[in-house]
Amino acid sequence: MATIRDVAKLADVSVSTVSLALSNPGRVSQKTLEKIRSAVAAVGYVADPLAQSLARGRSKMIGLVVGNVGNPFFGDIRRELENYALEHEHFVLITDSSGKPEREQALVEHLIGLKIAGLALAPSSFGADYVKFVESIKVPMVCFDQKVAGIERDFVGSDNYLAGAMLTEHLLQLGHRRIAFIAGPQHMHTASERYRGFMETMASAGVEVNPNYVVDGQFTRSAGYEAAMRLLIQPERPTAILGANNAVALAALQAMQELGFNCPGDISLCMIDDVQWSNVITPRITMVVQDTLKLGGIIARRLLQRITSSDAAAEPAQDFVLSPKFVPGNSCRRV
Amino acid sequence: MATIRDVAKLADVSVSTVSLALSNPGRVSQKTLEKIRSAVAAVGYVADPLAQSLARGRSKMIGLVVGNVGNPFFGDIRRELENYALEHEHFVLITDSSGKPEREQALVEHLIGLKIAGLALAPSSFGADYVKFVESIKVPMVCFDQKVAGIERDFVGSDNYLAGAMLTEHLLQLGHRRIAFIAGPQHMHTASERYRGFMETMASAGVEVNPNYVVDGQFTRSAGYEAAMRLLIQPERPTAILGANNAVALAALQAMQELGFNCPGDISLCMIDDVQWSNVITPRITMVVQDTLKLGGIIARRLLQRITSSDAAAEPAQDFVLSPKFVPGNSCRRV
DNA sequence: GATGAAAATCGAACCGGTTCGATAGTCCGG
DNA sequence: CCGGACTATCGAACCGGTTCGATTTTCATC
Repeated sequence: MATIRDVAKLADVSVSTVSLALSNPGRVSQKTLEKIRSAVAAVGYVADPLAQSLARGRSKMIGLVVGNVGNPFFGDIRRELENYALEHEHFVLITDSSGKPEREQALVEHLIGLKIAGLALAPSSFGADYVKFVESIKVPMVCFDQKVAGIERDFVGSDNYLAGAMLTEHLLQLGHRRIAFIAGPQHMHTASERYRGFMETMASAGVEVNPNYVVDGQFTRSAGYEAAMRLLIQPERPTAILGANNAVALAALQAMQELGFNCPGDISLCMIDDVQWSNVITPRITMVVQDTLKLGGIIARRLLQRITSSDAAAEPAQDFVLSPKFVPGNSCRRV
Repeated sequence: MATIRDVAKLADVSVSTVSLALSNPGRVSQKTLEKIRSAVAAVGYVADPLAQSLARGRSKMIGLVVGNVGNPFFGDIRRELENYALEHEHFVLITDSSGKPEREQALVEHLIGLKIAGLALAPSSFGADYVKFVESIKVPMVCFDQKVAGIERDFVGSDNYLAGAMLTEHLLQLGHRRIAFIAGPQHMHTASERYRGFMETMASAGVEVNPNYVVDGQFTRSAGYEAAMRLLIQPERPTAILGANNAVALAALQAMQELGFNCPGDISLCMIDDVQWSNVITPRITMVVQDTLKLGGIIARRLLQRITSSDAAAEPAQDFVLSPKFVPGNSCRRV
């Protein structure tokens, strides 16, 4: 591998001039610039990014830390960030915390050790210690998906209250009153907001919520399955189930199918967030989806702003909250 | 951030002794080791991985390059690799080529610039130029999923011929003769092997394959959809469809649903490779799945062998081919 | 107590760049 | 023709470690 000194020797200039010419072509004379350019081409010089990062104290890499790269929700976000970063000569490193806060922390520290230029983080935890940890991150960053109280950082996400409210209203309009809700972990902002959207919409409609109809599905498939089962074995069954995310709703569908219930004949079902292949699932689930493409675009632009412009870097933290979209299916019937 | 010189000063030894003590504690005296250890603790020293990589010429990072991190097939592989790497103090960087060879190449070069210790690559292309590119990679590496002819590197994957043959045999045993095959891009090893498995099994059963029944689905949802439509509008329709991967098979299911065909009543369907949530898709598709967990384990172990042991690094390239597993559903009926 | 080998430690060079203050050269107005 | 202001280039220090040959220390042996 050719080094900058090889270039300098061949172009008969000093190493510092080569470095200067390459990073700021306007500040050297036309003649030397050409000499250097042809020398670069001759020896096939490519700067060592590691050495550059060490000397500069920062690299051209952007860290993306998510809880589950397999989740299609992150797919668009990742893609948008990658494309946008590429346009700005940056390079995205994806890491997966498997939703474990301690691993997330280790990953973030590793990335910072790599002197990343910026960080896009989907927080996996909450609480004072966690906030302290995130706030200790000095690198330009954008949080997304999960809004964590107390973190003074840019945040990009969806209006989860609205998401819960929209589906609740939809079920109410169809005449449902016995509506069950499979909730997520309440310490998560998305989960508690969706829950609040459900409860408040029910309340404003003057419909009382049967406490047995609110079960905890932890946003996971297995807990959602158990929660759904608890709903289905009640003597006075709900006529509709609202799943706070895709995993618990589909787990509920599975439970219904296994017990022999027909959806929407016996019980209606709707959910927040899409899954891959949702349109070959029978019935097509009525859902509210996030505009992941747009979310990804905002995350990407905001992060690169903060990275490339010192003005933007100094701006106070800002929240970007998008409205989710209603996608009708045929999993909810009028009663 | 404390540097190694701070430690050296505090412990009253030279920088080189500190470095030696930290990387090889056995080669310094007990007394100095303790002095250094307490100095490290006192200043909170953590070695800068970037500086280490630069000096050593290699880092503790492992690159994982795939075509689509969202594909659940990669999920288990990634997880296995991450866990195993973590046990050996390595750290996985995931990158996504979106299936584009030129981006894959750029990513690989970037990773090599980062002086990664090893590379797990799911090849996205083929042909002489591509082989030359991959062979030019000097870093310890393991290829997986797609076997590329001409590449002399460890390969981990499944027996795709068997996968195609198993499902074909299954359909034949159920009495089907008019069996259609939605193929993948024939230049891909997985696709051509699955196709071969289909054709040869049909041939050995003495069943002629109607050329109109073999269509190209490109392994993608959109092409698979079109291909399925072409099958379904034929006057003499097939009684069963075998999808060469999950995307084309589910696209076929969608097409069938849209046209009003019942599966398996009118047409049976089976596929190679699972998808998330396949058990809430109606009907449950009969399929052959890869043992992704095991694949991931082999990839991880093999790669770390080559990284950590110079003996293993010198071994010739080896193929690890696993048998896929039959998973019955209820999408195929006896005729 | 001298001798020699092994063990412990050190100094300097190096990895491959960046950056900044200093120096040399150029151009212009007075 | 001289002083001043730029412009172009350079040298050296630095980023934060590793590594290897050289030097010093230790210790057993004679």
